[in-house]
Amino acid sequence: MSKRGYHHGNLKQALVDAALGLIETKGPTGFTLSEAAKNAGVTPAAVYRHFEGREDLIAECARQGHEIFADLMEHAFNKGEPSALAAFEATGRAYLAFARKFPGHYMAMFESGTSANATPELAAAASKSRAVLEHAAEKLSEHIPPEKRPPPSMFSAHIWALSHGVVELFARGRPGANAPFPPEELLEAGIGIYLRGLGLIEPDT
Amino acid sequence: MSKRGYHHGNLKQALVDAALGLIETKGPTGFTLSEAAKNAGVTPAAVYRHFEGREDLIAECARQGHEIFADLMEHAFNKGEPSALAAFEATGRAYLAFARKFPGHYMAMFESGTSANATPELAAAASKSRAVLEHAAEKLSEHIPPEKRPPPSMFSAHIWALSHGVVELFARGRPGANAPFPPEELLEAGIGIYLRGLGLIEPDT
DNA sequence: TGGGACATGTTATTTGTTATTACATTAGGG
DNA sequence: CCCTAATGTAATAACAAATAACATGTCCCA
Repeated sequence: MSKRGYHHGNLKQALVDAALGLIETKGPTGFTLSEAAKNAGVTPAAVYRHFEGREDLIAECARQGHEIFADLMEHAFNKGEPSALAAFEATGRAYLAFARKFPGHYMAMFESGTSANATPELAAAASKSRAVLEHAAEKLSEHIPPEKRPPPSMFSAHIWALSHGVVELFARGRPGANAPFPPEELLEAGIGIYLRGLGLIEPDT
Repeated sequence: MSKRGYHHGNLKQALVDAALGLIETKGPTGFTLSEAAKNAGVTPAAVYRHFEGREDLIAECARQGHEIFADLMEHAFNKGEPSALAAFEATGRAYLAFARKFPGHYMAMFESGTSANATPELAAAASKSRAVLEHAAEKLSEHIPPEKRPPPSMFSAHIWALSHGVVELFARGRPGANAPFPPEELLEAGIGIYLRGLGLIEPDT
């Protein structure tokens, strides 16, 4: 298996890894199939033995990202222990940690311009990772008085949107000036204020 | 000026408009300089008389977007009348309205993959539009008890992040499933909860 | 053991895009 | 009225995506 001859051994994953590296440094736009192939040590045409084409390769990167993402958040949520609130906040921190630790995956997932329905596998992985956050929100929702409780899916959508916005706008060199605050601090404060608005945190903390 | 002969008359803006149309339908990734030139009725090489290249054309689209964006938000803010709170919420709605009404501009501004520092003109326009939102947040901040008042720049960063996240994740066909709520409703509710967390809205509304 | 069948990688080719260079045309002011 | 600068075209090179035809390694099974 180690003769390193004509056959690569595990080219598919090697191509995904090469693609992730390129996406991380040059963005999903700058990424080219040919360069990924070269970095993996094969000719561009070999890629088509494992992927439909460029889009399909990016979709596989995104899919793997969603798998890791869901696992990380599930672990952070820790079945709702020690408390629904603590578990929820840990989940929020895990979101940002994922974006920091796996930038290539994150970009492939949310900045690639490819729709989440590119492949059925990707769609499945995406909805799985979404379910984790929604579950955390649902658990925490039970602590809100029913008459002022938003639907859990809206709750989780708010947190997701805020987290994603922080990543996109302030955890990179994107807009006008750079981050006035560390993204972690920004997100944690934002979630804190939001949860206070729902009556889940006492007003004097 | 209407001879429609060899000279186009106002090719630069025609190219920008063509580019915006393409970005809107095919995304900033799918946009090609050649197609924009064809849609404007000239050969690809003519583009280089007005722009450095593809990136520069996108940057000009983004710059014009920031100008419109800043004007819209400034107008919505309406100098803080009739109240700081109402003006702020109007500004938030204007954000989403802009994203809806000028999708090509919005994508060029925030999804093009090109840094906001691509050109000095773009950087200037971007910081101008940021200043509008920050000003609105600053005005509203004065109504928060000083001891629990976050820095206005953090305040505005939260709103911006939430708005941007809603646009990216729920105002398009991006993630797993599509929007469970109308984006406008989602954003308005989110901002409402957030402002309640800051004590700017009474808890019983 | 050895011969296919299949998986995997390469070479060559087609098409489309970006970018550059040299050339052509028009408009407008001394 | 013609000279010059601005503006558009033609031709071309370099690179990427995708596809087809070809080559080679792997492995099953009689």
